[in-house]
Amino acid sequence: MKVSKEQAEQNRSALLDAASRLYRERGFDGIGVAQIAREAGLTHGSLYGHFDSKEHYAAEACALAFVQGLSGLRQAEIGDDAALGAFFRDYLSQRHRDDLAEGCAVAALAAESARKDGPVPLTMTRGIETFVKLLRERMADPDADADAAASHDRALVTLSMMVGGLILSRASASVNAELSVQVLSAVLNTIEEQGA
Amino acid sequence: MKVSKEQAEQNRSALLDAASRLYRERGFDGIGVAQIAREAGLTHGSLYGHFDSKEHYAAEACALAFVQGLSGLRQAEIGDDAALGAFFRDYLSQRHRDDLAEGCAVAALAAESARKDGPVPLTMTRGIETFVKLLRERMADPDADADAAASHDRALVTLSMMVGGLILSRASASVNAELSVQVLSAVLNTIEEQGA
DNA sequence: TGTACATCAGTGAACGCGCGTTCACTGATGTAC
DNA sequence: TGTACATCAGTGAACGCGCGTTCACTGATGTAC
Repeated sequence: MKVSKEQAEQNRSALLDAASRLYRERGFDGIGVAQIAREAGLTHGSLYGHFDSKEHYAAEACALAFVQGLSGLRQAEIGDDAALGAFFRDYLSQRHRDDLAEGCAVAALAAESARKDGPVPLTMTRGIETFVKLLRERMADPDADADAAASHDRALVTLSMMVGGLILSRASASVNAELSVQVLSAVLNTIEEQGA
Repeated sequence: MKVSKEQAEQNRSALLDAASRLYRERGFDGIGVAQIAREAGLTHGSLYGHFDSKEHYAAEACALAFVQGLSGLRQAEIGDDAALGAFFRDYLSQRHRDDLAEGCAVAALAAESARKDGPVPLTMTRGIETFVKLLRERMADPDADADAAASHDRALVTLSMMVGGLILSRASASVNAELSVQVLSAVLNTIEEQGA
């Protein structure tokens, strides 16, 4: 049955929110659209009124994950090293390691996205670009003479460490708990030392 | 029909070799056992004479990927910085970025493995442990007083950068080619500088 | 060495299942009068 | 403001397809004599 325009918009948001969480938690190939729609309180048929295809749906869900995942970093004022440090500490925490559904879309989905065609890799790349830009703006440059390329590279390396460290920590968590936490703290210490 | 024992062993190897390459290229959920068996020149039914399940098959394929992917590093003598440097340069090359099938199993499969139960996460973790051990042994310690924990952490951070950098590079390759190569070179430069 | 036959690696049809997508239908919304 | 009805968001059955796994069967291997 028809619903009000506001209700339809709410349903669309609920579909995106469920997809954003479930794709991060299970992977793009780890859950079907019917199950996601059910989680959002709707049926799978309604999806195709809002989105062209699973790929377009997944891309929008991915974009939403970036908006949510980067809001903390975006709200940290440039120069506010305490806020930046808190962001790094949370990113490299066991809480984040164990909370795929609410976690970083890059760590959860970039490897899978790299194998895809269509709208998902575009959204993923735009998210990575934004992540790099926000980091670069907020990471104090230890060498005032450093040129633009150097500060860009520093942000790229920092993001690489964060994403790689989180993935290694997650991959080893169920088998070697000690290694899993060592990766997180080793990366965090390295970032905090270079930032000081 | 029955085949000779040597032929059966060859077939088993062919099945593992095809799975090792195809799972890295497409992901564990990106290709089915029937297609892998066909690639190996056999039918899917024959798989279950060699392996208990898809998961056990995937885990053995993953182990093979580690043996192949780490042979270069293992053959680098401890203290041979030129060989270690060559390993890093190849790992962070566009060749490796574009060659998923023959590339690092961690970068290709660790994120997916982290979401699984069963034998795959165990094999993945053992592979990561071996990778860290080989790196740690071969990375010259710049501070002779550094304790064991510090050198372990250095290896963990280096591996995190490598894996994260490769994943970011692959994820952005089709959309932002410049960013894709910048990540690789930024990570490589950082590793080479810290090693010097 | 030659023959008879038990073994067993590999084949391919069949299974139940979940996938993404389509579409005729339903019925509340919201507009036209 | 009240009524008639066109619109259209959502439903759920149905589609073809590929998945992992099983199993009766095939026929070459390799052993027993």
